[in-house]
Amino acid sequence: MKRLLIVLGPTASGKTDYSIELALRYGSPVISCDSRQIYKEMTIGTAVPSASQLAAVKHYFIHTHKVTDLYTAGKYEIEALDLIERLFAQGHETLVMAGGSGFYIDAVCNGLDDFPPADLGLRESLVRRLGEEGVESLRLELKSLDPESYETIDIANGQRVVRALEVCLMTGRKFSSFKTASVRKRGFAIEKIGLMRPREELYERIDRRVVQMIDDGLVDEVKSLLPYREYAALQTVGYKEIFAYLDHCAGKEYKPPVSGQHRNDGPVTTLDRAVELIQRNTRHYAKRQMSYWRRDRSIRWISV
RNA sequence: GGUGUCAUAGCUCAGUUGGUAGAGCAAAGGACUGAAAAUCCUUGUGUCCCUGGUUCGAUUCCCGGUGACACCA
Repeated sequence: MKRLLIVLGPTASGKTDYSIELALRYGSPVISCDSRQIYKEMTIGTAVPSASQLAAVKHYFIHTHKVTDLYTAGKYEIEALDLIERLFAQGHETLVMAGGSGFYIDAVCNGLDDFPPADLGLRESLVRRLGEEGVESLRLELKSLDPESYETIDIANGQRVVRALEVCLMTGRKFSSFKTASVRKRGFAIEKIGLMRPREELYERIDRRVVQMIDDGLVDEVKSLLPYREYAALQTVGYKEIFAYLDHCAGKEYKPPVSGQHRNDGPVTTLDRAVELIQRNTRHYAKRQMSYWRRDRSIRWISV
């Protein structure tokens, strides 16, 4: 049976090097599974593989989409499965996938239920209402349209409430009615390999990598993306913090975040402060990744 | 050398008119079905610097010590 090897692990754990080694061994390309490296305009801050690494092994889903496109796990499921089928058809026995986006990996392995994709206009108006009226108002509306979802989803999470409400309003059906939580059968075997390191070591690697990104010119990269800062692609660790720093340099007044309990870090007055925040937020991200995968019993963990 | 101020959670600091204490940040744990590097939830016992005194009881008041800072010589 054909086999898909998935290399996963928290950010900065060493997935890139490991996956290239595996790919060379099996004569496979690397299918990237990373929700940010997919964007053309983002390179330094997302730690894409180096030019020589990209030259050594063919990579898919790196720098393939524009930041102005809304890319999603649903699209990835379709596009990645399509690619995987084609590559198997070409004769590959083993394919290597690598990345840190757990939700995307699950979409490929188990499949998403048949929820409709987002309607951008509707979402925009719901997000505006979320800002103006607060979650309570949207929550109550969801409660009347779909009490089951109201009971099961995280009702404190504005994004979740917006999505559930969006689906109800778009389709006239309950959000909960789409959810079957069924696992799609794939026509190939899946093996997940998780890369782990002692936490302290991982955090040191993160800290060093952030400093390296600054040396490599992260600030200029972010500057060139200023016009796109409102797009989902740019809601990303390493970019948000530099935007805040650039705002301060441009003399713009600091606006504290409005949504819910969101952390208020205050203005970013120096580059050093931006670096600190990126390091911290990357640690938080790594922690969330680990907690996401901890319950997945199908992962074989290896120390690197 | 003298005088004064300060010493409380990993950090910055509140506070207890004497009944052993709590915020922010850090940190840790968790959730997750088309924004997922996003978004959201939960978690605070620490020789209250050390010795001695007063007191039923001291982190709190008093004596002394140590350290930091400020001012005066």
